[in-house]
Amino acid sequence: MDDNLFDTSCESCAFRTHSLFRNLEEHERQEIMLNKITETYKRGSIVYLQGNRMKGFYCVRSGIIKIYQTGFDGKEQIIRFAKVGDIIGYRSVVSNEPACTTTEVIDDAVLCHIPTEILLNLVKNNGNFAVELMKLTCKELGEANSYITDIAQKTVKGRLAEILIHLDDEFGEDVQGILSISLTREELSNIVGTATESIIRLLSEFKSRNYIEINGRKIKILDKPGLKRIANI
Amino acid sequence: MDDNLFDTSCESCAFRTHSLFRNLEEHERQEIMLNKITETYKRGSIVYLQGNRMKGFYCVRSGIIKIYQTGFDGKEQIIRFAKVGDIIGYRSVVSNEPACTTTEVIDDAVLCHIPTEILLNLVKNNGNFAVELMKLTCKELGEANSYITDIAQKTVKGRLAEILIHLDDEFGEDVQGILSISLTREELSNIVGTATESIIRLLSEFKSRNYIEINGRKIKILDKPGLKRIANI
DNA sequence: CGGTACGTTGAGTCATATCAACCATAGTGG
DNA sequence: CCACTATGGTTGATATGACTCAACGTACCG
Repeated sequence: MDDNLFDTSCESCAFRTHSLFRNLEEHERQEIMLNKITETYKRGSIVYLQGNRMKGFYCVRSGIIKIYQTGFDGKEQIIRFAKVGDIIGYRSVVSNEPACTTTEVIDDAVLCHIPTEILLNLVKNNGNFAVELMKLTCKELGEANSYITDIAQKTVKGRLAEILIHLDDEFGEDVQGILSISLTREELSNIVGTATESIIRLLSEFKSRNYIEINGRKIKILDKPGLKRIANI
Repeated sequence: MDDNLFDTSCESCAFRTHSLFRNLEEHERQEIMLNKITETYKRGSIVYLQGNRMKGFYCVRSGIIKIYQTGFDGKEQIIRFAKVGDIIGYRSVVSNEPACTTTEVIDDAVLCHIPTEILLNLVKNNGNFAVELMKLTCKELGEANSYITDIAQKTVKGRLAEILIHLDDEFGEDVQGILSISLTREELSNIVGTATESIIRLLSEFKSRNYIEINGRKIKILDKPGLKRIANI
């Protein structure tokens, strides 16, 4: 039996990679391991829906998740992505509100579900954990604030350039230099906050100016500094 | 001597109004009161600048503060406001990053400065405080996320209508029904994320349709449901 | 083989930005 | 006290970025 494939221990995952879990006491680690539920999700599955009451949060063991809000006319706005090591759903758990986002798997994923009570107990009883979780939340808040400014002030072209840079930084490239995250045109438009057609036109403009190379959903960044110039960063 | 005027005790302020400080131990309260510095700020003063290293956070005793980011071309984007009972600057303290916003007084204010160490100690040592602060941050994060969706999906007209509703809910009205917060057209445009001229035109459109009444900076909402319809809420 | 989801392109329209001129007000310095 | 300047507000004309609508191509899938 392949150890890696069936090893769902947190030791080989979150406890090692995430600063959040580094300072846990032994009994706290035990508690998490005993109470977590690990599940596999196929591309397209919904982990939770906007409006749902959460019974816990999720820790991403592998895969990629998109987190979005649905606007009044049904259009989705992607807020962020989560990948290995990230945690999702904790906001609603902490504030004890219904989920303000929907969470959908875009690359087959394995998630661990950890019950509400454990999270709240950790925040209450482990100061270092509380500080780390606060840091994480504050970082997200800072990013959200910056994105508000971007979306309010930059053109669609600038935002698309910026998003491409972000995706490259966050998810990296494969051996051929192609962005590791693969998104539909519509998904791109739901990040940037524009129409699908606009994304298509801008992508082909970027291509014709040799900023990028495209082949279906495969995008390769050729001129990162050029894109940064367009994005004003 | 008027007790109220010179009473800078937290007992009559944050300890009473803010759930964050409700569950503090007596020695924690003492520590805050002994180490805080209370200062008066005139309209227009800057409390801290984007990029500053923070030595603590501020608790708003009175007045109104605007919190904004400066975009690459110098245009400001107002992220939120703070008023009595709110705390500001804690994000940067917790994440130990330079301030990602500038904070400017728009209604004469009294602020209490509380050093970094005290905040971090409270998070570490008082579980209830940690949970409350997490809740606060998560609430802000949820609001930021919603604002991203709004700004990405709604028209300028819809956003302006929504902002007017928000300002009314958050700051209330005076006896004549006039919004208690008074903003320049430019400030309104820096919330909505648009040009000043657009705000002017839309305000007079709202006026001509009897949604609002305007007299310089004084705005009175006449038809809240109507505005909500425009804002899609 | 037809269906469904995704991608592309073109044409027309509209919301919003930009530019420019002008007015009102208040504060400043000589 | 007045001219001077800065700031905020308003309006009109014009430009344009981005959306919408519509048609069509492409690819995969049962």
